[in-house]
Amino acid sequence: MAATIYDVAALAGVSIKSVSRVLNREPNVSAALQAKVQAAVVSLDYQPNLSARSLAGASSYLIAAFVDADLTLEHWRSGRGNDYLSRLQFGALEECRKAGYHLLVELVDYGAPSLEARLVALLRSLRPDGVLLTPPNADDPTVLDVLERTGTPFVRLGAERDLGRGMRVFMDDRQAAADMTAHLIGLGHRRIGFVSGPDAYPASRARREGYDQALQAHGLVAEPDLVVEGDFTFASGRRAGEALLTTDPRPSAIFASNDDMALGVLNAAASLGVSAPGGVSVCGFDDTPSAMFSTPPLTTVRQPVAEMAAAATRMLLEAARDPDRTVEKIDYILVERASTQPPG
Amino acid sequence: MAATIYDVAALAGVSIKSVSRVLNREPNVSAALQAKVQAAVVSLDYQPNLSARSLAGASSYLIAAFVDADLTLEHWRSGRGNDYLSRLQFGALEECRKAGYHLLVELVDYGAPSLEARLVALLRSLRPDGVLLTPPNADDPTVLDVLERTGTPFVRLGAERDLGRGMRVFMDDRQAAADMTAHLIGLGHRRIGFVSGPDAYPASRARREGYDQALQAHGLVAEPDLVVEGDFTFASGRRAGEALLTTDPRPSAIFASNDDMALGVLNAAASLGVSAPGGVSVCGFDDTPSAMFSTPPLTTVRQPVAEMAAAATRMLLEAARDPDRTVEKIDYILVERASTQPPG
DNA sequence: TCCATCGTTGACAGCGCTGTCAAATGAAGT
DNA sequence: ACTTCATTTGACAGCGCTGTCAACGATGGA
Repeated sequence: MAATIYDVAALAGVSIKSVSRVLNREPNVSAALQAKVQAAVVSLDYQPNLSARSLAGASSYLIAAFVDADLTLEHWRSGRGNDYLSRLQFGALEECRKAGYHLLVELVDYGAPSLEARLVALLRSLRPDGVLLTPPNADDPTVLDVLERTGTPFVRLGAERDLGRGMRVFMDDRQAAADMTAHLIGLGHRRIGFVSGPDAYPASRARREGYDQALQAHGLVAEPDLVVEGDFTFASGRRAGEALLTTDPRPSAIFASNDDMALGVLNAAASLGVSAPGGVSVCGFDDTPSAMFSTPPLTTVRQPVAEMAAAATRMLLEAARDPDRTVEKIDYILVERASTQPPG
Repeated sequence: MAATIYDVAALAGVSIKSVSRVLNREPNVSAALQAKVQAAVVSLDYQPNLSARSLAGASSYLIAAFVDADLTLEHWRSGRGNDYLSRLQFGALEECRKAGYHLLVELVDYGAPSLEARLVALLRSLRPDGVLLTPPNADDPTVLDVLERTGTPFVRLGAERDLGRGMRVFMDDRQAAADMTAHLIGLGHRRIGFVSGPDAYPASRARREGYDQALQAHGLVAEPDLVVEGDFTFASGRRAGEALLTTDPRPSAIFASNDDMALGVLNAAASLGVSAPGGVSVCGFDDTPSAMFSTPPLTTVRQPVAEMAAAATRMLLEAARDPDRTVEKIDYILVERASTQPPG
C-alpha cells in the first residue's frame, strides 16, 4: 500500500497538518520542520492522493479540455488542421505538468440537445479548476452559459463572438493575412487573387480584410473579379482556382484563406496546365501537415496552436493570482516555402 | 451549492447507503426504493462527486492515456499519421463517456531518465482504473514494469515486443501489406517495387513480409533490386522512388510502406517525368490526411485508430469481468484511390 | 513586569462518498 | 408456531486530505 500523509507525519515526528503545509508551500513554516518533512516524503516516496486533496480542498488539480465531437466540422473550421488537437494538447499538457495539474479531455457535442445537462454533470462531478475551450465550442452560447453559471474559469481559443465573456487567447488573422498579401506584393505580384472562406465566419472575414488592407496600403485596387468565395474545402478551392485562373489577365498569385483550398487551387492549376509557382504563386493559411508535402510545398501561415494552448493553460492556472489578464494575443509565423516566387 | 448524497437521501426518505446502492446498480434493491431514489436524484439534479467516490471506493472512474512527448518521433512511427492522437482519443472518449468514465491524457517522455519516478507519482496520485498505451510507450519496458508493479490494468496499441505483457489491440500489418500487394497484382502488375521502413521495426518487417508473401502466393519472384529501404520520411521515399524508377525494366507499381514515403515516390516520379498512375502506380500505408489530397490521391491502408482505441478502452473497462480477453485484432481497410491503376 | 502580537504548530472536524456489518423483514421449512 | 435463511435496508466508520481554530512560545512596546 502506498504511503499516506499519516505515515509521513509519523516518520517526521510532526502533525499531518504540518506535512500538508510543507507540501502546499504554505507560509510560516520553519526551515527545520520543512527539512524533516521533506526527508520523510523522500524516504517514503510519498505522493499525495489527488482525490483526497480535491475532496477536502478547494481545487481539483484538473484542467478539462472540451473538444468537439464532430471530426468533419473540425476539418474546415478556421485555423484547424487535422493535428490541431495534438498540437493543442502538447501545449496544454506541458503547462499542466509544470504546475502539477492534469489534463482531462471531454467530448462535447456542439449543438446536441442534451449538451447542457451533460456539461452540468461534468462540472459537478469533476469540479475542474479550469476549462479550455476549442472552436467551435469556444463560441457556443450554451457552453459559455453553463461555465459562467457554475463559476468555472475558462479560456476560449480563437473565439469569434461575445468577446467579453471569459478569458481568450487568439491570433490576429487580419494582420496575418495582410502580412501574407504584403509578402506576395513584395515578391512583385500586382494581380493577386483571393479565395475567401464563408463570409459568415468572423475569422474568414478577418482574413479577407487583411488582404484588402494590404492591397490598399500598397496602392493596389482590390478587384472584385479576383476574390472568390469558397467553403474551406479542397473541392471549393479547386473550383475557385479554375475560376481565377481563367480570368483575363490571369492573376500571378493566388492567396487561399486556408491550406485545403490552396491545395485545391494547386490542383486546378495543374489541370489547366499552369505551372506553380512558375505560372502562378499560391499560398495558404493554417500550415496543415499536407502543406509541407504538396507539390510545390505551400507558403502558409502557421497558427502556433501549442503555444496558444500553453498560454491559455497558464492563464487558467494563474487566474486567481492575476485576475486582470483575460486576453492574450499570440504571434503567427509566416512559413515561406516553394509555392510563392516572384512572378515569372 | 450542488446537491450531495445526503440531500438525495433526505428527500427520498432513505439512508445514504441506499442512494449509493441505486446509483451503483448494486443487487438486492427493491423496485420501490429504486423509484424513490431516482425521483429524488432527478428533482435535485444530483451528480455524485468523483473525488469522493474514488477516495472512498476502489475505482477512480479515470482512464489515463499515456501519449508520447516527442512529436518528431510520432511522425515516422509505424501506422501513425499526424492525426493519430485525435483519432485515438475520439475512440477512447466515446467509450469512456458511455461507461461514465473520464479520459486523462498524460505526457510520457519515452526514454527520459526521470520517467519511472514520474510514472509512479502519476499512478499513485491519480489511481487510474486503466491505462492506454500508444506507440512508442507501448513498447517501453520501463513503462510496462511500472504498470505491472502497481497492478494497473493496461492495453497496448500496436505493441511490437514482449507480446505477452498486458492486454493488446493490434492490426495485422503483414496481412494488410499482402492484401495491398495482391491488389496490385490483381490490377495486372508484375514488377512491383517496394519501399520498406527500417528493418529494426517489427511493423516494418511485417509489411515487408506481407509483400514477399503475396508475391510468392501469386508465383512471382521478389527481386532484391525492387526493394529499397527508407526511414518512413518523405525524403527517403523520394530517394527510394528515384532509385526504383531508374532501374531497368522499370517497375510498373511501387508500394511504399507508409504514406509519407509514397508521397516521396510520387514526387520522384513527377521530377523524372513519369506520370502517375499512368506510368507507375503508387500506393502507401496509413491513410494520413495528406493521402487524400495528393496528386493523384493515394491508394493506401487505413489503420482504424479510433476503433482500436475504442476496443482498448472496452477491454480496460471490462477487464474485471472478463479477464481472459487480453488480445484483440482489428481489421484494416484498403482504401482504393486514383494512384493505382492497371499498368498502362 | 505585563499584555498584545506575531510566527509557528497541532487537534480536529469535515469533504461526499463506499464498504462492512448488523438489524429488520419476509419467505420457507419443520 | 418456531426456527432458518435469504433479502432488503440502515448505521457507521473510514478513505486521505485541507480548513479552521486554538495553543504555544517568542518578541516587543508600555
